[in-house]
Amino acid sequence: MARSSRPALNPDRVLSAAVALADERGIESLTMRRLAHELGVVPMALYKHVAHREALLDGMIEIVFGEIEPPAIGGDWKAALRRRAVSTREALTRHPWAVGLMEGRTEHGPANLRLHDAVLGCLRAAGFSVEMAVHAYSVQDAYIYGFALQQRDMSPESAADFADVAQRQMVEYQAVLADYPHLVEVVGGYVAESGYDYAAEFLFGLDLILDGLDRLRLDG
Amino acid sequence: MARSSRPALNPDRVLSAAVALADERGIESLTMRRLAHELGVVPMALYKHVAHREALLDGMIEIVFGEIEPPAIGGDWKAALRRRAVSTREALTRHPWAVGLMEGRTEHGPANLRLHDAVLGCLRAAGFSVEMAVHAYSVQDAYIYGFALQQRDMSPESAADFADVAQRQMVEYQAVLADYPHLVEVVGGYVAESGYDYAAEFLFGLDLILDGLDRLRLDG
DNA sequence: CACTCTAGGTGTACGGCGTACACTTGTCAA
DNA sequence: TTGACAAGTGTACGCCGTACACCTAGAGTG
Repeated sequence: MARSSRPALNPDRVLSAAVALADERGIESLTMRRLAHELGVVPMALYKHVAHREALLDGMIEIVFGEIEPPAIGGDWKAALRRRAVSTREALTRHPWAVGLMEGRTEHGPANLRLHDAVLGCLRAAGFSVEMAVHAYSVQDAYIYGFALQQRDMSPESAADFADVAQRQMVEYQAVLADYPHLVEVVGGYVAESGYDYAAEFLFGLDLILDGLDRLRLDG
Repeated sequence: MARSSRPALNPDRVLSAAVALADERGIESLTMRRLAHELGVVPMALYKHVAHREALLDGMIEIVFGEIEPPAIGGDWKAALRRRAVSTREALTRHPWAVGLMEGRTEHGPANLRLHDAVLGCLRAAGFSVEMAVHAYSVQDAYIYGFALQQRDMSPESAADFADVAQRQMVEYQAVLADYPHLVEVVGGYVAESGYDYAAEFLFGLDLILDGLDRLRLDG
């Protein structure tokens, strides 16, 4: 029954088509109907391969987790965790739709569990107490996902819309700009000139956190 | 035309009803139709007071920003920013639906702008260079919103579902648990016993970051 | 070989969503 | 008294996820 010309569907093909569609068109464009259309198939055909939309998202998230490089356990913990953080930000930059979906899943796939385990193992091997490992994990992940969240929300559309938005708000801007002098100085001045390098900005906060953790490593 | 018994609709009443509904039933339950029903009105009536659903969300976000205590400029900067961070987390705990919506808006209300301006002003008054103020802002907000994101996603539903999920996954757990020894030690051991205090956990990372910034204050 | 079983693709239909558009109706200014 | 206008209504459209019944090509079995 496979339409002879088409390569035949399976869960993996559905999943990667879904990831590709979300990457290219945004998560709000990922509907079962559009995904089916993309695969040259009728919407209901998808349900032979994924239970429902939510399960589709679970699988997509697991793909993203699979792209994150787990830290080595037992070596230079700071370098390992730094690489893992950078790797996570890169994955979330490739797949911005994943931010805000990854943390909340009730289904934890093996890639997810493997990564969590490796980070905790890395921290324990570095000499962090169990209690401190929890703290360290918490602060790192909050920062990483929070940064990715900010980047997603400020990043491309806002940059594209910038001229439009700026123009539309210019009239009221002129009126109220005096109320926000520091915003003017920092955003209107510095950022407008020097720009905003996400990768560099990310490393600033990351190193601040890792250095802070290093100092506390043997206290907990 | 106001249905004589009802207090008459206006944008503020619509907005606070929307916030209340999202708080109580979750953002996915906030549909124009349900909100209208809640207000004893037909769905289309809402459109006399808000342009569309997206504008409704803009207004709701502005309410949340209004609940965040802006830092005082010129006093003890660390204490002021600490309070602001705590105040932000509290607002996002009251309104979990706001996480992930606040950063991305293209419409910036006065409460939003005022808060941003105050934080930047506080940093500048503390002696941070413009460049360092950007870094400092970035790392703080990434952490704050990231923490709120994690809290939202782990927090109440997952806690409620915990028994269910644990039970359902127990059978495969037994099989694969050996693959994740550190997860077992930290989550199965420490966390299961000592629990997880969000407020305390938040302060750990927050103070780590603020102390780190203090050290860098005059370098940039 | 004939036969059944079944995995995978189809078509139809339902209830819910946001909202465009045309309408009624209560209020008040002139 | 009138007539304009703001606020609420009713209907309808095109999306969405997905339940359910159906078809059909090919693999497995006697």
